[in-house]
Amino acid sequence: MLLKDLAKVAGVSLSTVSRALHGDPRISEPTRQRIQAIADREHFVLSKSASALASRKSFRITALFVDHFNTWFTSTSLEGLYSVIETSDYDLFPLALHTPEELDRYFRSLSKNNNTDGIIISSIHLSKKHTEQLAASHIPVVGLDSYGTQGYDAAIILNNERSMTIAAQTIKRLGHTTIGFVHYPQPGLFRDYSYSERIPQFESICKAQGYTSQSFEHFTSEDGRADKAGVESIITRWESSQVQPSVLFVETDDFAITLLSALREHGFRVPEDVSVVGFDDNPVSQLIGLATFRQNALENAHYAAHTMLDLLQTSSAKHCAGSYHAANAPDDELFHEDETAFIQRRTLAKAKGAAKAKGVTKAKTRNKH
Amino acid sequence: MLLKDLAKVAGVSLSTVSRALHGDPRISEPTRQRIQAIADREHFVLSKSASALASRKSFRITALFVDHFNTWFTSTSLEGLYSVIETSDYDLFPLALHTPEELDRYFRSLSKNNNTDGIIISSIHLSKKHTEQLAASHIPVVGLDSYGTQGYDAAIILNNERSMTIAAQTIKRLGHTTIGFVHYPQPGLFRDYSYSERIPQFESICKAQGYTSQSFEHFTSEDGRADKAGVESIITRWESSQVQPSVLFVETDDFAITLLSALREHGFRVPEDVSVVGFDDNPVSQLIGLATFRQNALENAHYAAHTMLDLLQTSSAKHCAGSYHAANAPDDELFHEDETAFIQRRTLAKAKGAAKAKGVTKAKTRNKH
DNA sequence: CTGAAAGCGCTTACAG
DNA sequence: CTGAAAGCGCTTACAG
Repeated sequence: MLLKDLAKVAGVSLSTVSRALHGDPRISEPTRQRIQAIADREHFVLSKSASALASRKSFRITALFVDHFNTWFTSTSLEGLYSVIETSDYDLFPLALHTPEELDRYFRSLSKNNNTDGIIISSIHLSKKHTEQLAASHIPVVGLDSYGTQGYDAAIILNNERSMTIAAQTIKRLGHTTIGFVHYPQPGLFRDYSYSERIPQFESICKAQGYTSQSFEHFTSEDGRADKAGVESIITRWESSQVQPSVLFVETDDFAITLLSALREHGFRVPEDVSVVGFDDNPVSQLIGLATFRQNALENAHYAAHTMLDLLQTSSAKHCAGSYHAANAPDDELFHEDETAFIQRRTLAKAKGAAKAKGVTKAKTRNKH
Repeated sequence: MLLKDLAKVAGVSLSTVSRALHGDPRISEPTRQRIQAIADREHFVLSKSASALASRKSFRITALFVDHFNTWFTSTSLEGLYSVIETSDYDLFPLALHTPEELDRYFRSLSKNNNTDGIIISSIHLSKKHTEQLAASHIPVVGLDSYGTQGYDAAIILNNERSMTIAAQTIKRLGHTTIGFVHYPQPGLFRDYSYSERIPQFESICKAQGYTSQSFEHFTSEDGRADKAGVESIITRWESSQVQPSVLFVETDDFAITLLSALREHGFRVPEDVSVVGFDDNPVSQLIGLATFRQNALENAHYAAHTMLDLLQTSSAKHCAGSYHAANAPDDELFHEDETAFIQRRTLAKAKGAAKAKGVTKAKTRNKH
């Protein structure tokens, strides 16, 4: 059943059916209802390809990730984006890019590419070049967990600085004098993702609070693996470390949970032997008592999707975007800051001897079983 | 940049460029390479809408779920499907339907609907009507975690009967005389999803092993919620239960994990006061020591996606499907059975007094803190 | 308020 | 091996 068949049944022209189905106000209400009733009865569905081609839109919103879909953040974001976008005329099209080269190629092809009406980009750092390519494409771009506002028409940005300030203060108050930073090995060979901003920020805030370089140690998994083998290599390094930090600050809960579990398997008591702090407050963290920072991933995704739909409405006519571009309105209301909340749980405790000596003691005890 | 512009630059016709880009063997290799080089240099991308409309395909594969994307099974399946489909010419479109009415409407519109080339359906039970509608649509349909083979051109089916046999045997061997079945409240008001098959199977196998109806109790969350409030209502019922089963068999790990955590918060010791067994072996289960059954969700999704791409290749020409339809080849190699593995972990232990009295004792002790 | 017609950017018989 | 032309199923100025 095609539009023309519907037109025949309804005894009107093809144009009228198309207009009625789209709620064009030029079609009288009785006519509209009559046509809609026939369409419903026949279970008629417009061809997306044909509609898209004729209207010079794609009716697709791309959700760009540089991660796997079965991680907490990505699956939660996808769920949030989908639940909003499914209510619109657009389809959500998830896209995963695995290497910086793939990302470059994607951005380079954008301006010639009529295959997406909007892009929601998650968690990556856009280069100067990417920013230019996005601007040239005139495609609305919304950032989710973005690293800065540059290149976005709208963005949800975590207030990492505030979080890191709270983290540094809390850790100091608990008497920790040595701190380990555990980097989450982002899959896909990306280096400048949004998480990576947190650790340098945290370090500089700690320094402002009187910690010295000797108090810090960075831990990255040997082979860039985010799984059990990855945390094993980190534990090995931590054990043989000079500093042997009494608290480990991990970039994401996913990785902190794996690390926590492995530490316990190795016979370390958490937090007696070492404290662990994560970031995200994913549901598992709550179950296992991981101290962490809560980000509102689901609501942030809702916000991103709604903002995208708004931009698409604004720029509707002929994708004559540019007018609402980030460069023109840098501190627009479209840039939303998510203030994460610190969640103190049992994996974070006072440093040993903190009560009496205030510092110096290192957590070196250890119970192998 | 459009196909015609490329043709101008290359000094050939539009047809030749189109053929070259698709690797049509009629185009000479040197010509093909020359055209491809120009296309690469210009970062040319075909319009999917136009290609789709002209070729009467949609280049979309729909992944149909009746769940949220941020659950273990769905996000893992999506990851598995995507990683295979991204290597093809097709795009993966996730689709979530929330009510049986939405599902009906979707199936009804299928035959008139040229908006998808293939459908991968996850975890739901197809009615007779759905089966007919799918057959009439001539769209290849692959089942993932399917409830039966009916209506599918290919399917991955969990060997639930085998799993339930192992579960029943294990529970009996451990001396449990009372068993609770905890139903996972599937979101979206669906009643016949694949999980729901397991509990009746389990019950009938238990009966075959000598358990009576008085040994069983079914638990469903009061409000159909799968969250903490849901498990709270189940714990309340379990506490006031006549049977008060000494082992709770939960349909999915997601729900078992939430239940386990809540039981412990209430001061119940697991497994001393009550054993808990889940299903799925999701990564969290391993971390927290939940006894469960392992299903290979990621590999099953890979298999489903590959099978779909094969079907699409076979039926390529003009969607003249039907030749490979389930009805015609019921025990085809396209029906793949995943044998789940039982994973014994610490949440499942011997029933109290099982060693001496062999049964009868009920787990009624309880430590409130 | 409605219709006839051009056109969206490709693919693919058909002809050579 | 290559090209001219029809056509995929819609949308949307344009005309009335």
